[in-house]
Amino acid sequence: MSEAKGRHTQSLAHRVPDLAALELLLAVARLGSLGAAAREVGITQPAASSRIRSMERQLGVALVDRSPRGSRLTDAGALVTDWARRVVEAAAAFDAGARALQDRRDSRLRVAASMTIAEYLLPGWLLALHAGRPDTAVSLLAGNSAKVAELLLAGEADLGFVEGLTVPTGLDSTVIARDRLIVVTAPAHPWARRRRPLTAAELAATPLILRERGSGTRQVLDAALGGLARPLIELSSTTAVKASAVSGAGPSVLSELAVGEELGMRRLVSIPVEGVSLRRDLRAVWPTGHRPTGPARELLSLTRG
Amino acid sequence: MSEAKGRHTQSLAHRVPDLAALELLLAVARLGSLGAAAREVGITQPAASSRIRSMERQLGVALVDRSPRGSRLTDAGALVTDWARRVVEAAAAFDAGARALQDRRDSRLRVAASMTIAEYLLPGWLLALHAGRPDTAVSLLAGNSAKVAELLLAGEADLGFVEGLTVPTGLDSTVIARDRLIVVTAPAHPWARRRRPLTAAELAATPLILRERGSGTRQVLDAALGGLARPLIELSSTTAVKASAVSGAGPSVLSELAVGEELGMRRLVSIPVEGVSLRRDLRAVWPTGHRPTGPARELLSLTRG
DNA sequence: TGAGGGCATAAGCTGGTCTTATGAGCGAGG
DNA sequence: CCTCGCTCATAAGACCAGCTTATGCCCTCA
Repeated sequence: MSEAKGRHTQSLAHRVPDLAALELLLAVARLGSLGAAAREVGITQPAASSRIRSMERQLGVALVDRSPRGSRLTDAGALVTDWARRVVEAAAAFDAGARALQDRRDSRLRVAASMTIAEYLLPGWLLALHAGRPDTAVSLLAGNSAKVAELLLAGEADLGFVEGLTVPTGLDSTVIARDRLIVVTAPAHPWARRRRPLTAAELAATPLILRERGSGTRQVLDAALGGLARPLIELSSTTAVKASAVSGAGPSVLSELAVGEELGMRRLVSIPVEGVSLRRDLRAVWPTGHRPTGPARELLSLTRG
Repeated sequence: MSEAKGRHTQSLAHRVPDLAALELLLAVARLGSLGAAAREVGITQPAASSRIRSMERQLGVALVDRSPRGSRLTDAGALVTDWARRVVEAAAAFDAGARALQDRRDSRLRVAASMTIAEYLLPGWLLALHAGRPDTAVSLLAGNSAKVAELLLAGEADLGFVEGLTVPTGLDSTVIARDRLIVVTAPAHPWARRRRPLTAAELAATPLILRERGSGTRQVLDAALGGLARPLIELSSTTAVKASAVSGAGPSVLSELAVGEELGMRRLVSIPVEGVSLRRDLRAVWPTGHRPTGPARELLSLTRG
């Protein structure tokens, strides 16, 4: 089924300028001059000139108006630049996350986080931290709640993040955000056309695409439904569950963190439910008594609205 | 001030694998084999092997466990893959938008949209449309409400999208979403520490970073405040306004569409306001009587929740 | 035990992108 | 009025990353 994507369509990488080109474009937009932008990104002016030109050729659109006293974006260029900014921001988040995965050695701040938080929230926090304290090296260990607790109690992590119903013993915590599980289906599913909210009973009676028992998400759902959730398929990663739901295999229940983009792009739609509370707390945790200090405190303060 | 970013830090492009590598990684994750992934992205197995290996070297983390019967992601690899997926999705949105900018000629569907909608929503819709109808060529023209109306009435566009208080005469419309303007400041601003919502009077009395008069956003704000909004600075693009607000120049009022990511990364914080309605409708529009048909109807149906 | 899938290594080619060197347009100031 | 300083464009050559083809080894399954 995912075969069906036309093979004549060349891969994205061939149609989208590379990151260096996009960064250059952002620099041109900000500085108003090819030469200045070139300087900022550390290349020569002719290289910048040629890169922008080839980007324009690739996209088939004029991006900048050149003049003897500078360059300004065209209307299309402004639009392209805004789209480019998103790509660069996603890349920056990737970079922040990747750096945290590797440093592990001399890091000043060692963070342990649940998968969901590591996946969706932590890169943003790391970027913010980096903006404020550029020299704070952070290392990241991801695992379930038990693993996070273990690392903290063994002194191998300074600050943890978990999402679940209970706080592991031996840890103090503070709620940093609330997450909500939502029922989602592919847009073609009959539920997407319902007028009325789903009832708890209907939800409990319907086989769902779910994470395995023991995952934070499943725990919350089981508790909310009184242990009754019926699996249609059980998968071991949020990503696999999403992919399955998007492909129309059936309804699923997922964290709103996980499906934000899919909802925006209408690959999934959210189905209102009544009579069930699918909220859960996201918490920062640390060993009882050892309040976070230094970089840990810094990071913690970034996570609170 | 943006000078301060250490120059020793090489550009993102040097630290983040390129799109082709990220797509390859996603394919490996999905297919469970380097060779199969190589085939899917149209390169040979040794090339894939080498690319993944150099990505691991670059990131300093093992991403896949190779075995004689396939390759599976490591824990770190799974995390990296999820972050990579976001970059690729942003690139796909970029691509969808860029294609619409260029096609202009033989397009089956010609869309005219306000800047805000073209910037934040349309790429997602185009991706969804492309998923359902891969062969629909779309062209995009961006402009303000008046321009959109003009294009529609001249028969140069089939479907329009505007955000504003009024529907241009001669057009029928349907509300596809509601947008909300929110007051934002840099996290360091005193307002970010307030306990109580801002009052309308306080907002009206404070000089704000704003778009120029005549922009959709400014219109709504002026109307909500009774024409009283005081500009601290007036800028001509949403992006410039955001950048200025992020840098701490002062409070601003922006569409929640525009600041979603900044809020998530805590570069900006949202300040609650009471006593003002800053909602506005986003509408699809078309010439009176000419209900959208064909691809236009298709696209329209994607935009409604 | 041989076939087939998996991955790694080596050698050579190719193409894109950088650099340096240069030229030409426009504006501000002596 | 001319020259300096900024802008961008072009040309020629060097360089390097990544590809392909050609192998080889390992493991599993029939």
